[in-house]
Amino acid sequence: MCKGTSTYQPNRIEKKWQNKWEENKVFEVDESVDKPKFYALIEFPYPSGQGLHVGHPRPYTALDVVARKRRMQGYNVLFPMGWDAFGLPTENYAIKNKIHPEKVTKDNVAKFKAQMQSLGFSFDWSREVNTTDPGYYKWTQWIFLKLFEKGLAYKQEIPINWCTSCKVGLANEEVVQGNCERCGAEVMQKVKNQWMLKITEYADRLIQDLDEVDYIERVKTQQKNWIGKSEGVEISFPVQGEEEALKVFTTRPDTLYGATYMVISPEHPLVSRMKQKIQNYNEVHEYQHEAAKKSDFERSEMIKEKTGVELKGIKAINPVSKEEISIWISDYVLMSYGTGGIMAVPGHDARDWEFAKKFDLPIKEVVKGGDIEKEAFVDVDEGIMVNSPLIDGLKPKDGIEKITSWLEGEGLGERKVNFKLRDWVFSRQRYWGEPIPLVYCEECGWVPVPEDQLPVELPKVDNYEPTDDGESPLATIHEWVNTSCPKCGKDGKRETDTMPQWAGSSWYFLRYMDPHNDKALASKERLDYWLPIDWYNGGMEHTTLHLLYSRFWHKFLYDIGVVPTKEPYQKRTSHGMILGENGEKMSKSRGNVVNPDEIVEEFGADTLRLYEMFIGDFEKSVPWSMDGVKGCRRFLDRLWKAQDFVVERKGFSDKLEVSMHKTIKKVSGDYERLKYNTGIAALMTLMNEFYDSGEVTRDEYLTFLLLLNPVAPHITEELWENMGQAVPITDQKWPEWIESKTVEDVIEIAVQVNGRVRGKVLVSPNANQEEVEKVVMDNPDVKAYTDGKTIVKQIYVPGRIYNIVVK
RNA sequence: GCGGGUGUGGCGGAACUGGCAGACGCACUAGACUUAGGAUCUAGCGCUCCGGCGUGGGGGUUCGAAUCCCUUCACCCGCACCA
Repeated sequence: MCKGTSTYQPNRIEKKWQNKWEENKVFEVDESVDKPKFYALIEFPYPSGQGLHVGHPRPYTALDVVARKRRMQGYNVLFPMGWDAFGLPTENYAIKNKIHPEKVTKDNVAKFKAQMQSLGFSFDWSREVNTTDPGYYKWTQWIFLKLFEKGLAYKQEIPINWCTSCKVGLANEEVVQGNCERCGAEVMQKVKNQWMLKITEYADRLIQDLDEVDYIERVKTQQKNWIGKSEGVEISFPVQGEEEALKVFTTRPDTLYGATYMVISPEHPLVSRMKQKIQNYNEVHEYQHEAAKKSDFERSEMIKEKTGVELKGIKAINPVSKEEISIWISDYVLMSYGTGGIMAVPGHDARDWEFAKKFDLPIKEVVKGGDIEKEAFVDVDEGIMVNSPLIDGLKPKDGIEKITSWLEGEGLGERKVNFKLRDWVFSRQRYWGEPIPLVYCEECGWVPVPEDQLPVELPKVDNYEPTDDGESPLATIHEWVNTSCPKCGKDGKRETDTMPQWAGSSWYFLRYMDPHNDKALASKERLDYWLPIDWYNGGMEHTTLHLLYSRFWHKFLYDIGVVPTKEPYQKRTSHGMILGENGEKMSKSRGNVVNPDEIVEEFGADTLRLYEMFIGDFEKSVPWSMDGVKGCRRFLDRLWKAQDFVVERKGFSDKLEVSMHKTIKKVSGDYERLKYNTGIAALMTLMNEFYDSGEVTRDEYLTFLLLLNPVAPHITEELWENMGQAVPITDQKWPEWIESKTVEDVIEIAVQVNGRVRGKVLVSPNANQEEVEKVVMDNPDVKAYTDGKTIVKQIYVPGRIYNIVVK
């Protein structure tokens, strides 16, 4: 053992241990061992050109800590990493710099991987996956074909953002305030026939099965609200001179008598159907045109003034009051929700009220309880029905029930469940995505490419710019597009749209289980062994899209017998963002990005890992601080130096015994509860005690190394070796604590008089109230406040506080 | 607008189930060591008129509130083709 001569130099030891782990395949997983399994997963990154920033390692380190700890606790741990590499930025970069996206991806992945390896994560790199690898996307395409076979993929006319000047379809992100991000020209909504996936068919189950999984609460609520299940009634309003009634969905049928006009969305088919009868058709058409420029998001923003146009010349009939009411179009009603039309009840709906005020439409009170002159009265739990002959005098809740039954009886309405969730638009008119493996044949329609011909590989081309008419770049490659129908052998054309990036990330966790399998996306044995994922951590921003999409695919795979579980993830947690030092989101444009390489270079990977775990509440966003990094390095320096005062004695010393057991307990729990910051704080406190004590026993020091190892694996391995122990430390057992030894013999209790702390007393933790009272009443500090007063009440909370109420 | 979340010292944060607010770290101040210090060590560190006051603001429940209730303000994230 060399003592007192060395200083801590991370760059000398980190590479050494990383190499050892790799040579000895320390983190490679073997399914055949007889241990309980633990599958820890973090979201695989999109390998962007900028490389990692310090935000990436936060969740990676967190689950690395858990994975390393679980290995020491005897679990067979799978902790994999891969690349979500299809996507827009790579494609745009490729176009701009004339480098093939495949090459761009390869370079970016290499960069990301080198950076990750320098941080010492315990990933099983032998299971690395890449969504752009044909061996991988073969199975993405295979899943799509299964969805297609089961009727869950269909084509529909859906608007895309269309830049009139660049003549390309734009992603929402590329549209800035209605204009094209690149050229500034106006963006229009252009309708295209696109592939859709019926996620709505799974809406109910996606809500229901949340009960069976252990997700943090905010993820569950956000998913439920995104799916947005609401039960209501679809009511038919007869339109004069029209056979077909106008259907609307409402959750408030009780207010039906108060429906004084109707509003339909600008795209509603009624408009063109009744073109002849609409007297002001030009005005209406103009409005439709303006509305087509806006996205649903812009349209539902309420800050703006309500706009709309009346369809003059046509009227609807309120089915209960029989009143003739006007019909309007307005962009605050969306075609994508419900029936694309609403009955407007200005007295009891805030948006309708605003609209009615603006256009001077009648406002009728049907629920008494508010002042509808001032604002809409929307409360369902208060009030009483009025001006509604069928349900007068009822509470709104009962009114809903009664009128719904009545409407059903009359054939005017039908109970209906509506979801906010919309089907998934699955087509992209882009190059850098998985080709959709379908062929269109004049005779046979859309025909799947046979399974043995998968993958349908992306053709290697020089030009991957979109075409002028909005078709995918693949459409120009005639030798690829033109093929024969797999069914009848006649001429056929391939689908040229590609899949969205979400496709590859919807099932990647399955591939990690069996990444090299060419017979199936993963073998049944492996799927049975590893599913469900025990712990999945990712960003809150993925809660409503990626997390929902992947649950949907998983449920589908369950239905067709491919996977053994209904849900992919048993547990889901979420980390907060790391912000720049100025407290703003880290971004290239803000110039506040911190590159982990610099931190590793200057302070070492262990310091970076430690800092990221110590920086603050794991679930909240937090600004980066260079000073904080220094503090963590200081702690590791102190740990290094502490080896000099290790004494050759077995077991824990009397002085430190309670602290040791307490810390083992605290750290063991905190690593599992996302409380990395307090776990590390406990280790810092213990280190301070080591220094105060001036000596530590060998067992105390070794235990400390074990506890810190998941967070700072390199330095602890090195010190472990310095102590003459067999390496790697990863083969060691996680320390255990003895509950009875976590408590001191004598504890300090605060004594309050009338709720204010006036003194402190020392008592045994097991003392009862009478025993404590004796000590308390003898205490001079307390006496000063109780003498001459009447004691009204005394409360003792064992081990916490003693409160005396005096008068 | 809709949905979700967050507010505690100069800063990041801690506080079990309603029980001593500010653990731990940073910054800062003073001292020691030193040719030197962005190193290390020691001590101090919410505010204060020294009575008290303090967890975004106001009100309430309670012996006792950062924690529960009502109300209000501010900020952050997502909104379906960014990933």
